[in-house]
Amino acid sequence: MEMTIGKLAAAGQVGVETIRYYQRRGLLDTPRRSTGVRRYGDGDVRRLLFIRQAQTAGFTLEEIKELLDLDSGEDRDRARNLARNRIGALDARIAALQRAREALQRLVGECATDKSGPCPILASFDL
Amino acid sequence: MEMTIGKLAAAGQVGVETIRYYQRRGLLDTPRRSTGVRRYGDGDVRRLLFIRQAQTAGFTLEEIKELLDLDSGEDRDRARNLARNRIGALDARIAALQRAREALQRLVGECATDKSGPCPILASFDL
DNA sequence: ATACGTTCCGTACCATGGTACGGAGTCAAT
DNA sequence: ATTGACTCCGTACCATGGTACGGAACGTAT
Repeated sequence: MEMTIGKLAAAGQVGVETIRYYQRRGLLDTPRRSTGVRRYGDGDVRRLLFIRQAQTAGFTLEEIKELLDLDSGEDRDRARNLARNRIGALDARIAALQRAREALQRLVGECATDKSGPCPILASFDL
Repeated sequence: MEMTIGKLAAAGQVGVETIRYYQRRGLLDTPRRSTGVRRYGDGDVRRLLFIRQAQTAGFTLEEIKELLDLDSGEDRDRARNLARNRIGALDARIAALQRAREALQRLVGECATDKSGPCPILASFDL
């Protein structure tokens, strides 16, 4: 399916400016144009969705660029290593978020409506 | 334990400039001084450590400021609501990270050394 | 009392990840 | 063929969370 930048942006739930920004950063390519307006296809949508996914995995745009370059390359070791490092970082991050969640849960408990005075916010984070 | 800004920074594993930045942002207070150099105490260390903890929970400095203000206030409802909202956001974030982790795990599997050609990086993120 | 390390303070700069602006060109529908 | 929406492109600006700089004052060990 051929589309203009606006459709691509809509398909990826981002703004047009974001697409252009990714192009400047080298994450998406800027199709050559015969006519005056560039056309995008499904491959671009897939790349764009990948970028958003990878962002939620905590990759920086720079790292995502590397992954994209790797995707079309042959360096399996490099790809696996990047992935494994990310998994490690992700595990650490998930654990940290879970600890924080527990602290907040504790806070909610200790800050019940029936008690009075201030809530022990700082205290509930003392781990 | 009385300390100068340098010790406080060391205790919180941050740079001196970061402390000053937090003071400018209203997250830490700037003690009045009788002499020429300000002195900090255990309370400041606790606040500082809380800030770092809360940051890993995904609170912005602005939200952390609010939590700190709430800590010494009486608005239990507000405190509980902030905490509960954060728990919700945290759950969503944790789930997203877990999905990303699975994608990466899949990638590592599909990008084993014994195969050849490029790794299906984009494909492994297709959810 | 002098030297060395800190602190103080304002202001400037940085990276990341965008978002906004504005004038000119293009395209599709009426 | 004109209108209205969208695209193009460069450049500027934004928020967040800091980091750096530099000269003056301070404070502590010798």
